[in-house]
Amino acid sequence: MGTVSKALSLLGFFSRDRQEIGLSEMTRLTGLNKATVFRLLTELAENGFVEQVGSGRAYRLGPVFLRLASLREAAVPMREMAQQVLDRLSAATGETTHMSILQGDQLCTLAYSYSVQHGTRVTMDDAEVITFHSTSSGLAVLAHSDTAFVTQVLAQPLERRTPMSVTDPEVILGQLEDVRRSGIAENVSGFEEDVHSHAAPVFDAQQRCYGAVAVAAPVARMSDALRAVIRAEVPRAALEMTRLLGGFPPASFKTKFETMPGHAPAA
Amino acid sequence: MGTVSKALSLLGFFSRDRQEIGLSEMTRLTGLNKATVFRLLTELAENGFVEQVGSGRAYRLGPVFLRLASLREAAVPMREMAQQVLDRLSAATGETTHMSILQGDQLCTLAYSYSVQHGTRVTMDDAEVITFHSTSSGLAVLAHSDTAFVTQVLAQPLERRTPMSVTDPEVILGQLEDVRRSGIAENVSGFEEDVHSHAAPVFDAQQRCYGAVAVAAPVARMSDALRAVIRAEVPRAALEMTRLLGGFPPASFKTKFETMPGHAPAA
DNA sequence: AACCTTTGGTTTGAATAATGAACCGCACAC
DNA sequence: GTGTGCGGTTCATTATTCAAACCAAAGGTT
Repeated sequence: MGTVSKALSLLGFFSRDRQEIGLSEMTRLTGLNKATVFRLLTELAENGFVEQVGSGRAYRLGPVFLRLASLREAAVPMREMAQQVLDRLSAATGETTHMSILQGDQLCTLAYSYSVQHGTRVTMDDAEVITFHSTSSGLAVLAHSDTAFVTQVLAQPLERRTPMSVTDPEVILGQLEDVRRSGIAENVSGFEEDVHSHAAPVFDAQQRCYGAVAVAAPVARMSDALRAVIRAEVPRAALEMTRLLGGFPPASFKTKFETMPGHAPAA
Repeated sequence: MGTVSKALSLLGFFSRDRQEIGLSEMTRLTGLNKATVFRLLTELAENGFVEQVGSGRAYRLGPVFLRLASLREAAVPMREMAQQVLDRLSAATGETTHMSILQGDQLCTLAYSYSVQHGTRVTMDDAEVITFHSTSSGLAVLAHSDTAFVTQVLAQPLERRTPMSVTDPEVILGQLEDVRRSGIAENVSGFEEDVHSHAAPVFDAQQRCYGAVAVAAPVARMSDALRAVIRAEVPRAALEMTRLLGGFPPASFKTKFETMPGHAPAA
């Protein structure tokens, strides 16, 4: 791994729960040398990628990201497009919808949309990193990724987020088969309690799966009728997203689902 | 300059007008070796900081910035706070308002707000880099920066954006004196034609000036009455911004303006 | 007050990575 | 077919990283 990758990996440790990180903590997290981490952080700070919080010594993300995110969105209005699709999907299903995309070997939330139809809803965090093994989005992506990536993900320790989380790699591999067969991933309370979610994959121009569109409903509200609506709408939205972002599904996926009327998969 | 700084400086060349940059172009822009630039870009790409556009070989900013900008905004809701202040300032003045902040040695637009009061208005670009010498915001920041930075900025070639642009360093130094005396920077048609702008400085917790709040009106609409309103409101908004973002003005600035009723400066 | 631990930051030669000039294959223009 | 510019690659030289110390300061405990 090169110097730049090391420096950039530092940034990956910031999260919603870890907005400020000290030098020592960072050395522990990265496993790099303290002197190196210090130099990297100093260099990042010189360029505005991190900054030291007022009084103390801890580092946090710098202001350049506001500018660079603006420019990224100007070049590729991914988030804006995702928002439109999700808003429609939320309206159609009456539930919370979200889209997640692969960033390196992490899956994070790109955008989400709430429905005003019900008083209760599943709530989302912006830019949250979600697990592969215990979310419908994660399973949807894994099911359409190459086996090398799948084995790499499943080889790592799989967090038991809730009592309902499935953490046995063998069982998960079986689930992926189902996902490929139906075109839809489903998960109940694996990531957050009382959340029943469905997801469908989104592909890029090289026909690689790099994200998923999902609908998340409270378990209590999941009925046969709602489930039917979601299973009809999620693949439609995912395909629309794929098209909007300039990608298209691989032949294997396309022939199975896309040629059907309304793109609805067999239940 | 270290490896990381070189890599990060590459990102600085992307802009609204330059969303995609090829390898050769990048080597020319940076002055670095082509092999080095290639390696840096490859490493940036591995981490999602740049990506290669579908068919060709040109690079553009990657998707990680959406995530990191979200996290930055979660840690320091600068943009959100700025938006609130600007919305009020636009309502009070009936004109377009914006805030710009220093990023390294560049001044870029952080946020802006339009007023619905008039059919015509000055329009803004998101994340635009603006010049120091031909904008009121730039002059406001320079006027409250240390002389080393001012001489560095004025030593570089000063672009003549419009026929009205002032590009003589001596004249600009004189303008800065006026800005310090009045607490407000003013510029007519220096950056864009037919735009009359006023700006006031924003300070951080170390009492360093790192940005400015500005009101930009069409030249044709600038009356004595409007000018009086703007010169009353801009410093007020700038001070509010300073406070909101956890900073405070240096003693020299504070004693001159802040102790006055309504924080309005002497005309 | 004395002691211990942890923090951010700095210094050292041996190991490891980055650098720069030349080079390759390719497309396109003439 | 020859010249030019492109993205990408090679390899000896050169700069950076590593590990293991160290320092000063802050906070906690006794």
